[in-house]
Amino acid sequence: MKSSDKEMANDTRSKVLELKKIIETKKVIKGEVLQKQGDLKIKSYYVKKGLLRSYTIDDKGKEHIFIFAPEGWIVSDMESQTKGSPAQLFIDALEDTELEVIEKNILDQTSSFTSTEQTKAHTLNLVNRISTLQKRVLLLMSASAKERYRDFLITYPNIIQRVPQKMVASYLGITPEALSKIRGEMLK
Amino acid sequence: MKSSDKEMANDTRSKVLELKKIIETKKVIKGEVLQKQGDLKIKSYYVKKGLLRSYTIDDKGKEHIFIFAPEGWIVSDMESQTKGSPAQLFIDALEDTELEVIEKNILDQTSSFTSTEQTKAHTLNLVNRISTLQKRVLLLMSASAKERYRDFLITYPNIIQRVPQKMVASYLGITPEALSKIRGEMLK
DNA sequence: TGTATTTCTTAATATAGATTAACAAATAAG
DNA sequence: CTTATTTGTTAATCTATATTAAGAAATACA
Repeated sequence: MKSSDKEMANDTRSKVLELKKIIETKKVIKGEVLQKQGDLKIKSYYVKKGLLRSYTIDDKGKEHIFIFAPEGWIVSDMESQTKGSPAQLFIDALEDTELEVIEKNILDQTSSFTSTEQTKAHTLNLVNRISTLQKRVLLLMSASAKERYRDFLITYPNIIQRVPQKMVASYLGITPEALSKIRGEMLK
Repeated sequence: MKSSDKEMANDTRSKVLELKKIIETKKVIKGEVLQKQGDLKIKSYYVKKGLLRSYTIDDKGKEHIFIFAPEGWIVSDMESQTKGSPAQLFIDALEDTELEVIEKNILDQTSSFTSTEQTKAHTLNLVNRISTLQKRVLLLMSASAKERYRDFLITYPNIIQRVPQKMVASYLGITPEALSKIRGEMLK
């Protein structure tokens, strides 16, 4: 399912990019922080090469990864950007990454749409996000950690080799210890 | 946050409705099922009055409520409708409900957009859904059942009186017994 | 290359929430 | 109105995952 999303992202890439009047290409190195919780000038990022993630830090100081964004993906704190409220998410680079900065928020972007195709491409993009999130909510509500890990392996086959296990755990909503145990059990 | 979404929904209502060439208004009684898992002809529903819900049933036969949709909300199994795949969600009426049936899927709707305002209204609608889901994912990953219940009370202040407690539990991803216990603790 | 730091594993213990069960309260139905 | 059904409560027990801790392995760093 994520693989199909990725194809979508690639399909629609050119159309999505068309509308960014001001395209700033940027290179960031591993570990570089693009956005902090509380930031006010919020941008979106299109990943050309590399890997970004967005995450929150809760009251107990624990990180929770919201998404991994490999090549072809867009990371954005959509709620904050649309409402003009402070960023809820951190965004940083898990690998050296080449990206394009999208300054305009998505609502303002609609004003520059010149074709139905553009509108459709953007809508498809949003619908894909909703689909992904819907699936994630349902999994979080109904599946065990092991089931969610199995789903993760299928959905993001290429991410597992690129990030430390503790980040996969953080994405799944479990501790690194729990994930280690699950992996141990799955080997048998 | 949900209250602001609701305002949004009301704000954009007229614009959203503008594009439905074929508007079928329908009344359903409490308990009536509008969509079953596996259905192929998938529609969306705009709630004029009453209350709908969408939910899944997992392998163990357990229900998980995905959303409550009171007045001004749209319920749709967006992924299935967009991809043309079978419905993942059940949709039924928790109260006698007056609704409008939206036949076209959202991508086809974009073709009929005649103004930037319409595009913007629809985009805002999608962004609001994403915001709501983002918040839900982060809560499911990082907050205890009690914290999620507290959030629910604030976010959906009007739903609590309209649905049985076991459905609130199902929305929160916990058992009715666990919710009962939490409520007991919160009274002190 | 060698040392420091981070990540992973394993195990013991703790805990939130699930399960089961039995009953009370509320609601629906005849 | 009366009974049947659904919903909510309480409590005992069970289980998945968290927490803590310590050592091993891998990675980054100097």
